[in-house]
Amino acid sequence: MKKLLELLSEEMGKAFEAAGYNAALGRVTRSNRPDLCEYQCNGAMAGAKQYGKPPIAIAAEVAERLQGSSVFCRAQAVAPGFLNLDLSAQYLAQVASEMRREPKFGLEPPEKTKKIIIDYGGANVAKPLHVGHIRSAVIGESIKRIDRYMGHEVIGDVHLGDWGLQMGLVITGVQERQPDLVYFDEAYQGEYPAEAPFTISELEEIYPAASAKSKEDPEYKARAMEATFKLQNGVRGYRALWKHILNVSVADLKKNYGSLNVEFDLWKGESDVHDRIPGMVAYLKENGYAYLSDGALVVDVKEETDAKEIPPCMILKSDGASLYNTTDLATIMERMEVYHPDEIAYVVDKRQELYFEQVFRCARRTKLVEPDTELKFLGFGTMNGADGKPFKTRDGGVMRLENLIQETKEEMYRKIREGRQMSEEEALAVAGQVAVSALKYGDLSNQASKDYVFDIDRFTSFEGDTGPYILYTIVRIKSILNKYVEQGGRLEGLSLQAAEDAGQGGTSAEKALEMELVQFNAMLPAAAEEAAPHKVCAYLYDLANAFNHFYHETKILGEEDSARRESLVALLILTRDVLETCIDLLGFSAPEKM
RNA sequence: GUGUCCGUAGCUCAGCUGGAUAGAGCAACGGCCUUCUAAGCCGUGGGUCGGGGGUUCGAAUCCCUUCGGGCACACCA
Repeated sequence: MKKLLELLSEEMGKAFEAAGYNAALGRVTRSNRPDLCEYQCNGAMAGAKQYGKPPIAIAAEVAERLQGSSVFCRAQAVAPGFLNLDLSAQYLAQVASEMRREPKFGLEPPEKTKKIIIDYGGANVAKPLHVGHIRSAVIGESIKRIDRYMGHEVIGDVHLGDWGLQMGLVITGVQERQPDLVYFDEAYQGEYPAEAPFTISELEEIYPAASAKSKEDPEYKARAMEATFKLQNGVRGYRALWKHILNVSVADLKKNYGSLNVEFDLWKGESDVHDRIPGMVAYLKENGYAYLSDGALVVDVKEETDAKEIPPCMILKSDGASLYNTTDLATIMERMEVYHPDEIAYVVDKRQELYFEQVFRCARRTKLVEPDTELKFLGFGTMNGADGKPFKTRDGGVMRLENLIQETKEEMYRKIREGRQMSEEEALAVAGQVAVSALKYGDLSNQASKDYVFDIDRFTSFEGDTGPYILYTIVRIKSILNKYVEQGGRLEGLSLQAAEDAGQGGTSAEKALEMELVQFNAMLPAAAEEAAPHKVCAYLYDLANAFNHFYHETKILGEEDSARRESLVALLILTRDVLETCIDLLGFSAPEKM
């Protein structure tokens, strides 16, 4: 179904036309002076010069044509040439009713359904997720859900870092601790054990220790590089041990991402494209794209229009080793072959923008991507602490994501126990849901591309523009609906009546709520287009506010007129459904009680 | 140095396809629970939209300039 503002603009355009003016002047927007009117049109001022008439005269002529309109119950020309508009409550109820009937609340499908791969998460094998990983996971997950809801085919890929020197370090670390493991016996021909020789917590100790040691001890580093080399060249024992590292680590990653409702369709990694690299390098050389510069193999990516010189994209280091660019390009190649996506989007730290610009240009120039496949860089800003500097724990360390989530849950549990009567079991479950909403909403309500202050006390607060506030609003609605059903009410077959009048030309809370609701099908395409979950947050907050205001003014279950009571219940259901759809797009959910 | 992003209330942020008195939340202060969850609602105070210039009937929004800050700038990812 069409967006309300489009419908209103069409109606207004007709009036402009009937008065002898260009219909395009009839663009209607939400009023920025809600005390004066609900909607406004500024076309008379825009057209004043063109028609050589004072804007107020044009506005008056147009307003004249709108008298008796079934859409606007008031259209008034006001100095210097504004058209102040109020919507007919019947018309608004009609639009809202249509929204209730239509799938996805009247959201129109996109012109072209795209296949989109979203690369997000940024996890590395054998390294625990820390707070720095939260943004990519949370933002990427939300963009994935929004695009999917729009009707696109979306594939989320975690794209693991599972192949570099870090793996050699871990293997060397394991060998140091357990030198007699069968994996290191190169003469061994038999089957390797099915059980990993370490747990996830041991793995998490091994990596940082090995990494630190390699920085001080060149001999140790050489061993790690050799281990990396053996792994990448298919030495059996090393591959088998690597597989264990991968399995143990991925199981743990799934658990942690899962606690944030983050799910990937693909758990591909750098290792998956290893075998493609020689072929790709040969292709780049043979077609004259790549050349040697200071011993390294590079592809030029600069363009005439560049304001600043863009350095070439490096394919192989001067020692012949591959680097991140190499696997990223090979991954693009593989994705093109396997999925033929219309778009590949990378949700990564914005500091990598130049790097990705190089990779994208290189992929285009060397025809690794089809010309009509879009490569998108969705950079997010740094997460800072309350002091405005990059977020650290109190003792200056890096906080693990797991700990952050756990602490947030505990804080929520404490608050719930304080303020509500609930079984311990239920309180724990609710605390989990509320904690996730606090963390995710706190992150997503900021523009992704900007740096933001991660203030856990603010996010977990029960007051203000927070996830818990949104959940609370939903729980309130559910509570009323439950009571309605208990009292014998039915939730089906309800119809929406025109909202009650506020009198004095003001807008009733009920009407304001409907006005907010019907914006859904305009808000979502904008959020999808701009990859902007914060727009969903802003809408949620406005809608929750509109509801709470309405709730405060309106007795729902106490309403005597049964048709009107049913209409109010229908409005409640629609509000709940839209709110729950929106939080699902952000990647969290609401409990029944809180 | 070059490029790029940002500068809006005490703090954290919206608003930026130009429109009427620049909005929220937090913090401060004051109201509202015999009635559907007060984790709520209503209200008060608080702003040269970094500075300057320009375009326009009209600028936080567009252009130029200047100051301040973040970030990036081939053998890391």
